[in-house]
Amino acid sequence: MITKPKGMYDLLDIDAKLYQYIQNTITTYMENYNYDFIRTPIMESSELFHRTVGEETDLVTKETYDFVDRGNRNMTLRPEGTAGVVRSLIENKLYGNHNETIKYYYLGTMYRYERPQLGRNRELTQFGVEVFNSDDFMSDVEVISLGANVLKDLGIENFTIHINSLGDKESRDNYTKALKNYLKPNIDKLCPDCQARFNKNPLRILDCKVDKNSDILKNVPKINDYLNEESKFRFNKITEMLTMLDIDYELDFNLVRGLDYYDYTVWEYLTDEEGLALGGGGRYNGLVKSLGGPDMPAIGFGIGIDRVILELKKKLEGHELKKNIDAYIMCVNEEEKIHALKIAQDLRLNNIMTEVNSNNLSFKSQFKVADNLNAKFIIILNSEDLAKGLINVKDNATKEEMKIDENELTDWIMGNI
RNA sequence: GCGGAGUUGGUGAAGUGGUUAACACGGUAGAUUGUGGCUCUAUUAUGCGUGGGUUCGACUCCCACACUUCGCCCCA
Repeated sequence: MITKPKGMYDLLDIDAKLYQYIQNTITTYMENYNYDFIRTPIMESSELFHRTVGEETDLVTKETYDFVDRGNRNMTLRPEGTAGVVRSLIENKLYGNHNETIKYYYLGTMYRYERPQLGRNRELTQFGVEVFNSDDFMSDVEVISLGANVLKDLGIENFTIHINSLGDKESRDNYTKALKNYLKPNIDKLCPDCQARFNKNPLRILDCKVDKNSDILKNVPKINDYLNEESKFRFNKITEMLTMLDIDYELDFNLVRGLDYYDYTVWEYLTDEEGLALGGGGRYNGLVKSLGGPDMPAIGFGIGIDRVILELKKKLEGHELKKNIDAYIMCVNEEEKIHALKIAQDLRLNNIMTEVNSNNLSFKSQFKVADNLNAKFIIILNSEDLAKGLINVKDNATKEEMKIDENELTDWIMGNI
């Protein structure tokens, strides 16, 4: 038997239903917020991710699906959504010649070569938005609240927004310097991972689970104290506006996020019980320019749909998702089958959810199938009635049976569902 | 990439080195209900993740691999 590759999965049953529900909700939301849908390729030149996500981040150094194609090109399956959208923005000159804020959203699969766990697969689906050409706190607030509102609207209540500001490059550099100076004398008291981070990505030491409660990390300098006036003003304005919009959040000065391109505002949507991240985002004002585009500010987030599905499934535990069709057509002999096909097509073309016995089931089994599908009406064809141009319809709730003229059946059902 | 746990039918699962892999749900066929939903009867894995090995004999012991799951790293 051929089995699925590690970390891949089939989207089935309830998961598939929830996925479609999420997709529909998102589509509606994005229209209301006036975002355009964009789909970028699942694979890009490897170089794109090296230049955006960061040369040193693990996501790029050891967690991508890389391969050389038949033309000897280095390709990478996208590990995240932002890089492709930014590349497309530049390549297609989507910034054009207007001053408006440019707003896109995407929904698609990403690929990361890592060890699978619950809520973490090698193929994952992300929904994300990217907003370009606005450096105002207005867009920060819009994007942060948009993500929270979508999650809430989908039915997820138990999450908290963790938010922080990394400030501009200058503030961030100053802070990194101060942090390293503070940690240097005590570095050997931290865990081995942190010692490695010290040179590679010192900000991530703040995130460490092992040393979280050590005195060293408790008294670590706070990035907030190193923000310059402009960065500080922006951050305060954003939190103020979130409060005004009734969006709850938690200041988290240890939140730094992994990708290199973030500056200023960064945030995550964390579930309350396990602290599993549903999504996260940040501002990345330098990225467009560094990829050869105009000097254009940008901000965005990504939300892991698979994790959203996981959360929604917890709520559904115990509940069965039942089918609810409008009509089930029972038939046994050839003549009845012919009528069944005709009636089924007619009903379906009139938006009536219809199923028809297509499996030579016994009379009894057909009733069972109709029950399992929760059919509102059961259309029981029999040759005798058909000869008189009549259709036998049973209301499955009242068990009442009636004979309807063949030509009026569709109208009758439409009037009674 | 590192470490731990697991893998029995459509589903939940029990089980032992030795003919027929328990039980329950579900499925199918039939009986009885005026055309089903209750009840009853029969039937439903030549198969115990895959491939090797040990053995007279393995689902049960050993090895490898695959997949799942938990933790680390990292991240959504």
